[in-house]
Amino acid sequence: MNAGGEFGEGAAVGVLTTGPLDRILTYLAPAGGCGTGDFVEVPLGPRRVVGVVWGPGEAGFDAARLRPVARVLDTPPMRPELREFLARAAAYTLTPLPLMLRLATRTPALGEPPGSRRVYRRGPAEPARLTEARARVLDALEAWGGAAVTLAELVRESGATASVVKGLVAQGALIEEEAPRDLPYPRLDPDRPGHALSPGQAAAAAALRAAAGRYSTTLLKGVTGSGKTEVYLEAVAECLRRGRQALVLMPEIALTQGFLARVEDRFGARPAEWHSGVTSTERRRLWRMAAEGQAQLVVGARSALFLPFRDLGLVVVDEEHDPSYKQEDGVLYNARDMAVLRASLADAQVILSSATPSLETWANAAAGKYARLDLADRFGPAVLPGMRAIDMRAERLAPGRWISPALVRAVEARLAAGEQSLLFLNRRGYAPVTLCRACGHQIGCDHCDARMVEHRFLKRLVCHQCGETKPVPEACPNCGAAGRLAAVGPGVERLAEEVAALFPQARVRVLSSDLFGTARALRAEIAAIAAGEADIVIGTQLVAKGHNFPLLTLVGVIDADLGLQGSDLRAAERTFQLLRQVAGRAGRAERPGLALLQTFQPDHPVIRAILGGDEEAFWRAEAREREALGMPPYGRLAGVILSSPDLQAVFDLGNRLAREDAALRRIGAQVFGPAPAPIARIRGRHRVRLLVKAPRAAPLQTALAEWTARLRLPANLRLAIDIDPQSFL
DNA sequence: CCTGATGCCATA
DNA sequence: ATGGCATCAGGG
Repeated sequence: MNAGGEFGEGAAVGVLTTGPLDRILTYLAPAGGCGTGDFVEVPLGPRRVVGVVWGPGEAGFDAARLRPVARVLDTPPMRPELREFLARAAAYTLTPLPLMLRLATRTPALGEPPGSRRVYRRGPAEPARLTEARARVLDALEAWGGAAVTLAELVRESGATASVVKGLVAQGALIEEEAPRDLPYPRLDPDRPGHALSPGQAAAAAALRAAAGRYSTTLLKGVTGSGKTEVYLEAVAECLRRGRQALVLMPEIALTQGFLARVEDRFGARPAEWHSGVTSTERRRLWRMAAEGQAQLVVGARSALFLPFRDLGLVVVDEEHDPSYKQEDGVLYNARDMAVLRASLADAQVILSSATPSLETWANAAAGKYARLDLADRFGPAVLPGMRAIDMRAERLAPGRWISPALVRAVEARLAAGEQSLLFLNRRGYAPVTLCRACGHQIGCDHCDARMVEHRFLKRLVCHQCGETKPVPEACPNCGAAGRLAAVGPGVERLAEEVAALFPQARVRVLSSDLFGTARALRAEIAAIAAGEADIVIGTQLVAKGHNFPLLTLVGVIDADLGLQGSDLRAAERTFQLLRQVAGRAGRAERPGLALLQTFQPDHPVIRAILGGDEEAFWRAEAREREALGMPPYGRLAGVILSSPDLQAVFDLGNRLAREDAALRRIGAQVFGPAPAPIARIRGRHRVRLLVKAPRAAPLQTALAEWTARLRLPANLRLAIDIDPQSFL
């Protein structure tokens, strides 16, 4: 497949490996030669590693020590655009290039010749009796446009059982045969009629179509239910018409299911799906098809950014503000920013979609760097809910009670009307703190520094940072006093207890990520709620994601102040986004909704901005604040995380780094810390973080590299650099 | 990230 | 002398 290339047998070639060495290594081209971009296998010490030919070899290297490339893999070469992307992303995030290459080669059996598997296609005979199930199978087959299909796909697409398929084979209506793996995906048809678009949607879709075909970034902003998905699907359609490939990034796998169905509805077939949950066979297939240009549309998690697209024409980042786009361990990168980088190198269009954009994106749009489209009118009859604060300073609450009388009355009214209420509290478990009333000790995790959260449902204490659990002790582990441990503060489980006491006749459902083992169980629960099988829903963060509950008309936010306090740079922004989205849950269908926010600070600018409905005022105020502090996006931040089992050693090194800051002062940057990192201990390793704040135009990466390079790390002390850190607590 | 080489010590 | 283990450099 890749016979030849610019390097003949025996020529010195430079290979970037996925091994640990942060250098381009020189090898001899194998028999038959090789070319830049070829995937190869090379010997490294006693092992063999995968690599990519990056260019000519290093001329001065001792020729006697050169070893030949073991083999050229049977896969399309890596395109210059992806090589450039990896190099630029590595330089930006200060990640060793081999680690970056690993993200782009996380595919099983990359170099193996494709195996074969059993597939089905249409046979000459007609089925004896065309039952409904049989018809569905033949229809599903039709959708592939004559291509052969596996049994699993046929069953999934048709909804019929395997025995129906076998029956059709027996009759000669289907032919069963062995075929190579890595079959193409069913073709998507961009010219199928789409949904009727509202005038606002149609105008936005037209603007996106007009920008297609070259690099540009557009913020697509619209409240929940305004139909952003329909609009960007029109941009996908335009991309497909031009024969290019599209990528839609989603922050969570759970959200892709609904999206897959909408794509099928719009384009007549499902897109390719890429995330940690897909099988290795499917990953291999998708990787190949992306490289060959056969995967027209890929829906995936952030790692899909590293797929070897043949001609990427569009990247959509759905819910662009979502914090899960930031990879927080291993290679530290922000998928939203990397999407913009890759698209600019591929000359592709970018759409950042959100109801509540990040301040970075908002500011880029305000500065004219990004285009901005606002979807103002909601699709359908629903309107945004009314919003009011409940001033908790004026409410009378018994100890251990969290639902104010005003909120109780509102829920009662919904119960009487047969409508649903949602009580939102972003705290999982029963109680966030277990406190000894004898000595004041708070039970913490033995491995991390986090306090352990009581989960009465599991009858255990759980660490939300590392997942460690232990039984709730009888006596205080600190002073030994028995029976004096008290659960302090509310979690959703405790709230459920209070709801059961207040509204004994109501049907209550709790929606919390740890109560559902599988995504399927969670989907089933969401469907049950949407179908009206609950009167009161109690939920965490989960409910802020885009689900539609038509009977829901009241949202009560138990603690709107959560996240407002503390020193987190993005606390205000996060709270704003979350409350906006939760409030968007109410009244999506024909009934108008009401959102009530319980707060002790009704005059806080964030609460006022949410209640006032003037979003732009919120962003302008937040932007002014950040600008005055020189904080992102008006200045730059980087974290340096040091970790070691030895707490003293890690602080000592941190202090030394902080003192020897000449390289940073030269660019006008400041160092803060060392301080315990947001997660102060992971798997027995203590972590401290230094924060570096630099002016916007300063060469931050160069200075950081210089600052940390000459440091030689003691054994088992590790250093990681986090450009644009996201978490501060 | 692995591995093999090196060196220091404890032991026979 | 010899084996065990910890530290370190090299890998093309």
